[in-house]
Amino acid sequence: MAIHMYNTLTRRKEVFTPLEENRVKMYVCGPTVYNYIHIGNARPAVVFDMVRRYLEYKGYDVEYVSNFTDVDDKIIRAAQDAGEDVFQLAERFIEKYHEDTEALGVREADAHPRVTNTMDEIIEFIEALIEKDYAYEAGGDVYFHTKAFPDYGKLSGQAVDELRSGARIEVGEQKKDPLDFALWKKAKDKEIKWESPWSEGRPGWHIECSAMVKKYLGDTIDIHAGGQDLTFPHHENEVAQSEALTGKQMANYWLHNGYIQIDNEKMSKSLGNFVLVNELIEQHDPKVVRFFILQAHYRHPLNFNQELLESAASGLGRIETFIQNVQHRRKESANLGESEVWLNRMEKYKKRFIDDMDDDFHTANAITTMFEFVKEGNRYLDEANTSTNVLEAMLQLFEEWGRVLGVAFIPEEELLDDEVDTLIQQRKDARENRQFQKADEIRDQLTEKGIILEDTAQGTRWKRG
RNA sequence: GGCGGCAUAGCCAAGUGGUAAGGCAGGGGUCUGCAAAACCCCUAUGCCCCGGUUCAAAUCCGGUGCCGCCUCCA
Repeated sequence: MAIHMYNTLTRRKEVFTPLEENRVKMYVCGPTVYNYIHIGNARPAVVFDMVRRYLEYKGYDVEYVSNFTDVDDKIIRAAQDAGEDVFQLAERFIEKYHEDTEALGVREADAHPRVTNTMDEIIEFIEALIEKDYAYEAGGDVYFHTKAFPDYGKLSGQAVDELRSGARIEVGEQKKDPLDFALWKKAKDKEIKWESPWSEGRPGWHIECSAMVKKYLGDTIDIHAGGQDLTFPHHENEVAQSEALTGKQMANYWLHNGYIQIDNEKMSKSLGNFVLVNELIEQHDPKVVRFFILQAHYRHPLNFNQELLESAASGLGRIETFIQNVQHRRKESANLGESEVWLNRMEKYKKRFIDDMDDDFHTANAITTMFEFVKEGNRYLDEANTSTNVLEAMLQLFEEWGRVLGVAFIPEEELLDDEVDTLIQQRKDARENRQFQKADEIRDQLTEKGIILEDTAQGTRWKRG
C-alpha cells in the first residue's frame, strides 16, 4: 500500500506522490522562541519527526527544514520584561528548544533557519511582490494585497467575504483592505530594526516561512506542516505570498496536527495550565511523553493530565518488559532452529504495522498492533523451547518499530557487574539448598541497588528498576 | 454568523454500511518457596438523544451538545 495522508488543502486523504521519485521536501513551522516549550509545542515537533522517520523507513530521502522565529513582537516584549537583549533571549530559548526536543527523540532538521539570518531573502521576496503589484508600501510598512490574489482562502476553506467581515484594521495601520497583512513593519522608536528600501523595521510574521521555503527547498515542496491553528492566517498567507510570486503551487500536501488540551481545557496563560516540557521530563522518562503523544492520531485532539501520562507509562513498560524478557530468553535458551510459523506470524505483524502507518500515519493503530504482538510473543516466551532465530527476529522487529516511532524499546544490553553476578549465583545456591531467608536477603540487597530479580523456568533474569 | 473537528466501557482510544480492536485501572484463576513477570477468564445486548434512509447504521442524512479557528496561540 502506498502512503495516504490527509491534505488540508483538499480536505481529503490522498495517495502521497512526491515531486521526485525517492525524495521528499518537507517544511515544518517551528516555534517563536520567547519561552520554554510546552507540551503543545512538543506535539508538532514529535509527530512530524515521526512522519519524517516513517518516510525514511519507506525509502525516501527526506529533506527536512524547520524554522525558528527569532524576531517578533512577543520576543521583543519578553526581552523588555526580562531586561535582556533580544538576540540573547532568542538564542537562549533556541538552545532550550534543542535540549527539550532532543530528549523527546526529535532529530535535528537538515536546516534550522532563523529570521535574522534570512533577512536578505525576505527583503528580496517583498521587493518582488511589490514589483508584481501584489504588495504596496504605506508609511514605511508594506502590506500584501489579498484582493490581488484570487485564490486567497483556498487552504483554510474560508470565504473571503466572511473573513473580511471579521477582520479589523488596527489603529496606526494603513491597509487598503482589512484582509491585507503586513510583510514589513516600520520600527517604533527603540525597537530592534533592519535597513530596508521602505523603512528601518522588521518583517511580518508570515513572510519568513515563504522566504525560507523558497531558499532552502524551492518553489514547490512536497509537505508543509504545522499546528492546526496555523492554517489561518499563517499558512493561508504563506500560500498567497509564495504563489503570487512564483505562480506555482507552494506545497502539494499540507499537514496539521490537533491540539493538546489540559484536563479538557485549552492550555492558556490566563488559566495557568501550561505544562512545560523541561519540567515534565524531570518527573517522567521523556520516552513516555513521546509514547503518550503517539498513542493518539496526530490530527485528533489529545487530552493531557498526569493520570493519562501514567497510563501511557504502564503501557510502554509492558512493551519494554517484553523486550527484556526476550533478551533474557535468548541468552538462556538453546537454539531450536527455524520456526516457520513464528517467522510468518511476525511478517504479518510487520505488514500490519506498515498498513497502519500508511493510513495517514496512524500511530494509534500501529501501537495497538505492537501490543497485540507483545501478547502473542509473551505466549511464545512461556513455551518450554524457543528458537534463537525467532527471538532475534522479534528484537529486530522492535528495533525497526522503535526507529520509526522514535522510541527506543530495546535497552542497551548491559554486562552484569561482577558483583551482581556473584550475588545472583550465591542466591541461586541458597535457593537450591532451600535457604530462602538468605536468598531473600540477597534479593533485598540487590533491590536496594535498583536490580529487580525475576525467577523463571529458564533461570533468574534481572532488570534495572 | 462562516469554516472545521469531536461525542464509543471506570479512564484513554480504534473502528466510518455487515453486527463493538487495543491499552490503563478493576475482579477471578494458573504458575511461584515467596515475589515479580506472564498467561487464561470476566467487565458496553450496545457506540450522546431523537427522527430518517437501508435487507443491514456506532458508521450515511437531519437534529442536539461540546470544542477549535475566523485576534502574530503548536
